[in-house]
Amino acid sequence: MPELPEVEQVRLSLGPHVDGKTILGVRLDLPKMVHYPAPEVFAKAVQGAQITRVGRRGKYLTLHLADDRYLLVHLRMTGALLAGKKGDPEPPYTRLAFFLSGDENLYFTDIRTFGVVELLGQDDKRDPGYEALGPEPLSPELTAEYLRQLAKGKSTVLKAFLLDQSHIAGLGNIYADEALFAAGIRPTRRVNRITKKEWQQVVDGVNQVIAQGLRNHGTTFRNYQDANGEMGDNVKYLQVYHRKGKPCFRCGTPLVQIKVAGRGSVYCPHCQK
DNA sequence: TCATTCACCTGTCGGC
DNA sequence: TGCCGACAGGTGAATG
Ligand SMILES: [Zn+2]
Repeated sequence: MPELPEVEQVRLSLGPHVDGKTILGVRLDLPKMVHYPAPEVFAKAVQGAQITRVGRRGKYLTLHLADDRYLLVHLRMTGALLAGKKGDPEPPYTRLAFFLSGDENLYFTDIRTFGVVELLGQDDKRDPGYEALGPEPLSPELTAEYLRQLAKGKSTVLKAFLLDQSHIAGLGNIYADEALFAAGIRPTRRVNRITKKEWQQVVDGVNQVIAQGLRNHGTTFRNYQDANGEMGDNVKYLQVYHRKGKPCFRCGTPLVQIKVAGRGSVYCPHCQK
């Protein structure tokens, strides 16, 4: 259930295991996770390809190949990319296995099986979600003015607006709630009634919580792990997520949980306006 | 066209 | 203890 900081940590931890390695072959235990091309075609097409580097955009990982093609990977809710020594038992819930040159393999594990992989060419605009991604947190493109313009004429609630990956790339349920707490704004506020000053608070809140998540190698609640099977430490620093009924760290008021945009959302009724 | 809800899966937890 | 619904770091399709 990785969001930007978790996916970035996977990218960082995966690189040393796969950079320069050749894909000798694959085993597709759950072919439906291969969205493009058809699984049989995919299996043949990646054989012999050399991985040059691992990239990330929003919650997507890109494994670039020497011939300018790339594997586009989305971990969705419970996906993980794990490196494992040849000869060691494969990790549980392995759905796709990539057999590499060298002494390790790469396993795409996924309890809920929502994860996706595609093999794309450099100019393949085939994944609409990937193509539509908005600016990254912590980038100069993410400004109060950008968000204010984008929200003009929209009637959505702020949290749904933040979760839309075409607005900002990489926010998910945890960091959206945390960013809203940092910004002092309720998840239910209509975006067309957010002031210029508040949009700046949103930008600052998003950047702050994402930077903290990155520093702590992500948030592990239940399943998330990086390519080495390491957990993230950020859970200790969460202010509101999963703290329904507990006292606000800032004011002591019990935190409230409601459903917004179909997701559990926790906020402080005193600190967030 | 836009906003909201549902469906995709598997596992876990709380209430009865 | 056992069952059963609600829920879980996400996202596109279906629906209104
Ligand atoms: Zn408070």
